[in-house]
Amino acid sequence: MPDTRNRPAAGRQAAGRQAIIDAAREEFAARGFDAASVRDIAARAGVSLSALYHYYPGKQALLEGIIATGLEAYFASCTAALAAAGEDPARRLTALVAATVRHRAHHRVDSRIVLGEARSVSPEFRVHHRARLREATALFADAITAGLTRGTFTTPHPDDARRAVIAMCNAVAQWYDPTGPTPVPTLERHYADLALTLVGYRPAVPEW
Amino acid sequence: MPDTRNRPAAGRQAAGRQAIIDAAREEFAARGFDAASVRDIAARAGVSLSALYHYYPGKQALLEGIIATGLEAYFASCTAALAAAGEDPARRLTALVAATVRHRAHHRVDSRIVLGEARSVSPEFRVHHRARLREATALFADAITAGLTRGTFTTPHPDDARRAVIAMCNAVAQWYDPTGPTPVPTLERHYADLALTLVGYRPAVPEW
DNA sequence: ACTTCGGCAGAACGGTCGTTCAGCAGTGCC
DNA sequence: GGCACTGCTGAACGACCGTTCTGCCGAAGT
Repeated sequence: MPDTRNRPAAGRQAAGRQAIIDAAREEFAARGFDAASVRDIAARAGVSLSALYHYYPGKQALLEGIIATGLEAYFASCTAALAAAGEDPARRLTALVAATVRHRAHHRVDSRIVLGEARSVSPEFRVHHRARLREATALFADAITAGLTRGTFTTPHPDDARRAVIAMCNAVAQWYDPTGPTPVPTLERHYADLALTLVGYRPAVPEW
Repeated sequence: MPDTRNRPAAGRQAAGRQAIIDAAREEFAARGFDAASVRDIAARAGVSLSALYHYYPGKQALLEGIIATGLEAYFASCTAALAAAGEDPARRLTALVAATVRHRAHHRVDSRIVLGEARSVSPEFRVHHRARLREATALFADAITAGLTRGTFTTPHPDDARRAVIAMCNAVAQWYDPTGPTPVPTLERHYADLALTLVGYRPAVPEW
């Protein structure tokens, strides 16, 4: 273990803080919020129990910080993908699906916490969390509605199609194995194809 | 509270046992296995803590009993639906999707436990549980493979399509509201349509 | 009437949990 | 050199957990 006593204080703190957050992520994702213990988190981070409480106010604050950070990172991915997608609804839906699949595959641990441990947050945080999730579904809903309006999406069940698209993308966090045969970009294309199929995509024919 | 002292002993026991199982279901689904307490389960069932331990060996046995029962009920639905579906792959996939959606919508509490609390079971039980889940995915995989062989399913990504179908069906347990506007049979038809769309269903044309 | 016995209550046990607290090294300032 | 101060440690606290144990209460057998 390197001697960190003479490093700048901010650096020491930042390293400790990050190690604790990473350890909490692993423990929450592996055992679930309630089964994870603060002592195990501190041990995994290589700091003492008191040090953890020196940096963070408590267990629930760790969870809420992880969820908030993960959710904002996901939103940033989505809005960036949408900004690069232009106005065509098919391209926008493709961008959303690709961004979601990529995020779920690359941040599996965070995704499992954000999607699976939300019931353990405080009531005030839950309001915020639920509102942000509604915004995320609205991104998909808007793209699908635009496609229906333009006539390039033909599904008779847009609400069910939207839920199906979101469910299949989120499920990637449950099963994807980064050591497996399928690289993430391939997965993004497959899921974009499946999503367009689900909404009944028929490319516009110029004139008839 | 009615006086149950003179009922047949078997009836008393059965009522108590069932009340405990139902209470455990609600508590596990609402708070998660680790956050649920045996005292709360007993209180919700209207029995004493000692009575619970008189009927069941412990908390984990309650969970495993609930999971095993729920999983077998789901399998029974699937095999019954398949038996009535005949040999056509599209009908078989439709039957599987309808049975799954129906089960997830009607047994939301059990489904949430089976799908979400499996990490809390004993290692020996987990082996059995995982094997049964693999059998369930195999039912879907077989139907899809048969459709591809016959040429009526045209998806280029059958594995991803299978995972998408299962994910969207299972998600029903998360969001379905029995007091909402959509009755379950309607949902079954919608999801069957979506599933056939996902696998690229093209009805066979007799000759060309 | 007396014994026997199964079915449960109530209390208790050992353990772990999240959280707090008093105090001690090491650092920088006067 | 003395001193305040920051950053952290080890120990402790109170609460609650899953589980067990002792014993009573009512019914059945004789």
